[in-house]
Amino acid sequence: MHSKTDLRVIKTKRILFDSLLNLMKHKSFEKIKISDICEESLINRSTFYAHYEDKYDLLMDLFEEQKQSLLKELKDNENSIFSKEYLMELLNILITHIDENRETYSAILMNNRNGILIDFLIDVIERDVSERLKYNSGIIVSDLPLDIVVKFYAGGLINIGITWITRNEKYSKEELLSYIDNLIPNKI
Amino acid sequence: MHSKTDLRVIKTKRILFDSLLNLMKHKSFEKIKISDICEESLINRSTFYAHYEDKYDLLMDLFEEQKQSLLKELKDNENSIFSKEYLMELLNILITHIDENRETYSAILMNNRNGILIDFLIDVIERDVSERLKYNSGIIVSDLPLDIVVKFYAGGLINIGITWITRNEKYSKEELLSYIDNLIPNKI
DNA sequence: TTTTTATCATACATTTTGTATGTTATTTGA
DNA sequence: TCAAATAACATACAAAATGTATGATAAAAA
Repeated sequence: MHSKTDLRVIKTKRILFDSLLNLMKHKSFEKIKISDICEESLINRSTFYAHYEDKYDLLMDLFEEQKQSLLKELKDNENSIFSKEYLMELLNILITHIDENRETYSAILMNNRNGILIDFLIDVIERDVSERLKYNSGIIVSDLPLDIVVKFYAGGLINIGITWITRNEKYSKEELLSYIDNLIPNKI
Repeated sequence: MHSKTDLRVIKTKRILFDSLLNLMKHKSFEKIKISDICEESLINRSTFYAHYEDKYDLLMDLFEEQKQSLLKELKDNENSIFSKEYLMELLNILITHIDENRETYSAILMNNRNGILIDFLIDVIERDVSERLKYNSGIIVSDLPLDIVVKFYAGGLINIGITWITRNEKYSKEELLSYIDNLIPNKI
């Protein structure tokens, strides 16, 4: 098996990620073939198969790496109860993360449907909520089941975030945050 | 070219839709091959190619048909300004639609990521909003650009709707609606 | 430096796709 | 109702893409 710490492996995977993203700038993920990725990356096809089953496997690995980095950043949020403050800080971190990885995210969105990213982001946010708040479906927030509330705000914020990526800089980061500040009631 | 009204064409397409949905109950869309669909539907592969370029083309056509029917139902909403009443009625229609087409939607979600449906639903809702409200990006609702507000509520409601499909009947339709009633402020 | 092993080059069988052609069956519309 | 139109079928085949196997080479680990 391949060692996760072997420099050659790390290098190969990174090149595969970059090549996939490059290709996604020009055509949809559906239309990209494994052989395209290998050609772009100059990595032997048999090496590809040594690491991944198929291109979906590769994409999931790429996403998983992004998830880990985003989750780490989300840890900086010091709020420990589900509140407006928590949500606003979460959004701040999310938007900043997107901004700093704009190259990656806009490549993903360029020729693909939004859904490919939405799943990813929802998963990250819910992981953060559940780890942080020891979230379980029994908890009630302002007379509502927490899972409903979380889904509602997560969906809303992510949808705005995604739109923000595609329509480059229509609003500044600060504008966006202030808009959302108006959308979330002070007492959730 | 194939006539849209020819009974043979209608029948063939319907069978292809049903077969695809059946297959999606058992495996992910990615893993389904055109030849699988033809085998399942007993439709000749050359006939498939006479109608669709590839399986994505077929899926889009299936979605487009669902969209049309949902859009038609959304027309019953009599609210003409973007308000809580409009959103609640929209949600009511959406939830009812999902409920009446549960077979279809749960098949789609069974072995696939949510994203595949989210795109679809966001598109429908935004089409309704824009047609109904002659929505353009200049409009301001309670000091916010309408597009931001729409994205926020659409994302939130859809995320709840999707969850509701997968977790069968955890909450009743009425419960769900009342929860959301609490989440949306009376004056948007 | 030696050993380990990831990558590469190459080859090949198999699967899946995409297209083409003539025949048959069904639908349309006069 | 019947002739004309055409959708669906059976079949065949070329091309594309995948998936796997093997030994040689290069790079990293120890």
